[in-house]
Amino acid sequence: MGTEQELRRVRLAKLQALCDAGINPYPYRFPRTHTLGQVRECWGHLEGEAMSEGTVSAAGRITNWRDMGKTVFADLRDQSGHIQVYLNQKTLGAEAFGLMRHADLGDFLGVTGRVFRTRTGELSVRAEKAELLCKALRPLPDKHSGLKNPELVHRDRSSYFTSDPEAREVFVKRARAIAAVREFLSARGFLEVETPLLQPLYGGAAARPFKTHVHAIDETYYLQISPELYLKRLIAGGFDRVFTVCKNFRNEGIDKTHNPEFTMMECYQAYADYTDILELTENLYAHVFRTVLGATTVGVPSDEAGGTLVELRFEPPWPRYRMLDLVQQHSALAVGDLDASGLRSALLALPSDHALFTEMPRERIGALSWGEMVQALFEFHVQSQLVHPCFVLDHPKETSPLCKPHRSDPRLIERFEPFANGWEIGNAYSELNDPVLQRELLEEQAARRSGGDEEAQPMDEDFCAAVELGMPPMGGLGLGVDRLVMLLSGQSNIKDVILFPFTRSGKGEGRAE
RNA sequence: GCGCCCUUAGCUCAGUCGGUAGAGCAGCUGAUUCUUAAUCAGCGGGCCGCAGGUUCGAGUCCUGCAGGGCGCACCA
Repeated sequence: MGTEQELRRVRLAKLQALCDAGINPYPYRFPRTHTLGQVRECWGHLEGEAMSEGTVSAAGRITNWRDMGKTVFADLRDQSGHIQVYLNQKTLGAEAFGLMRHADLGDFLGVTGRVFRTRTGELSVRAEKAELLCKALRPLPDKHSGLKNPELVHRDRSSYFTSDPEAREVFVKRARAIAAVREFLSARGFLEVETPLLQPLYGGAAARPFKTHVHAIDETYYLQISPELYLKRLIAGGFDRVFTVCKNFRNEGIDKTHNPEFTMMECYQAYADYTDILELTENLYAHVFRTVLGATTVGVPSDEAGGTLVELRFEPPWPRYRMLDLVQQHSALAVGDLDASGLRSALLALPSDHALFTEMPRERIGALSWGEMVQALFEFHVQSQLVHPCFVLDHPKETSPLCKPHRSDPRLIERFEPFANGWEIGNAYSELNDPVLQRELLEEQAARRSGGDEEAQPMDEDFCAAVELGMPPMGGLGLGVDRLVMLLSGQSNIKDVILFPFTRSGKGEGRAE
């Protein structure tokens, strides 16, 4: 009595006993009149000996059971809350009361009765009828400590969520946040669309894809790494404002801010540039925060501050910083005034044990362009410092093949990334619509790819054809939804904002050799 | 991919110097008509992650493997 199997056997025996007594332990429905939260709302004002006039029918999972002999106090829980049920041999009748002996923690119970307060003041339903709604065979996690084993927390989500209402609350916020995103964009005339997740080519980002095989046509396909190239086809096709909330799949590292499949919001607005999109971004964030939290300020555990809570303000406008200025400030290198060889010698003049060289190996610097060095310096010196919400503008042109050149600096493109808590939370461009330059840049990518760069994008002729058809000038934005929810709910691990985060299968394939 | 740490009952965790396995919760039996992590009496429950090794003797020491956590790297 105590092994998993034995616990199961005991419950199966109770199940059989119920069946023998002519009870269906899995009835079809229970006409409840109130959720448990509503019971509390409607009758919370009761005082003393007062009792509700009519009866309520309420149901939930049994989370606690205090057996006093001829009286049992059981706690029921549903999504809206919890309430105590008073089960008494006299009120319920000896037969029905006797059947309750076959109930266990974790079973679902429906009761009908009047609402009252016990002598100790606990709001309770005094059951005149009680009906088992589902007999459970597995025990719930420990009623005090819950499920703590981090392996099971992310694998056995059913058990975990039963034991941690706060964890469930994160996903209520997530759902509200995504609804708020849709509401904000729809109100501004954006049409919600879907892109194929199975694609013959992949693009729109620099990432290794997941590969799959379509048997019907015997061809290799890829899971989407970004919806960008499909959304732009729609703009070329005459849709002026589109957005999608979709999954992206990237076959790369897994850590506290990276899950192999993650949720993205991407939108494109014709006749706009990145300055318009910048305002859209901060207003969208503010709208979501106001809708879900009722405030634009939130406390978030910060890695940079050793895990302590840092108060972040998402109220627009967020500060705008030019990337060159930030790098110059934090690295004390006048990157904007140096050309590639000047910057290269400045870097090589640093002491050879400088931490920078663990990020950017000394011997590779000779092969890097000016823009690649600037980007690397940004990631090394600046990124983690960007704790408060802000925008980083005007990246080197090497950082994207899908963005318009900067109108006043040929070394740069019209790109910005919003940052918060040291995380990149989005990416936006004045989108490239010059078909000649677009083809040139994608051919460059394809060449790097055949040169062994696994993250460079393959040539996509269909996409180039769409660009050649003509696209209006437009601004585009991608926002990481998971990171948005992390900020909104104060979570520091992406696995805690994804209902079913990626875990190893345990099959161990590919590890034999 | 590299480094460090973890894996003991269904759940949460102890386990000293290497000496043959413990608690609380849950479960079972009984008592109990107002409890709140109810209480009281009693009873069961273990491949100590897996496989080797050292030893008279391994939960404990060593090696390998698996799973997990953290950090680093990767992720423009």
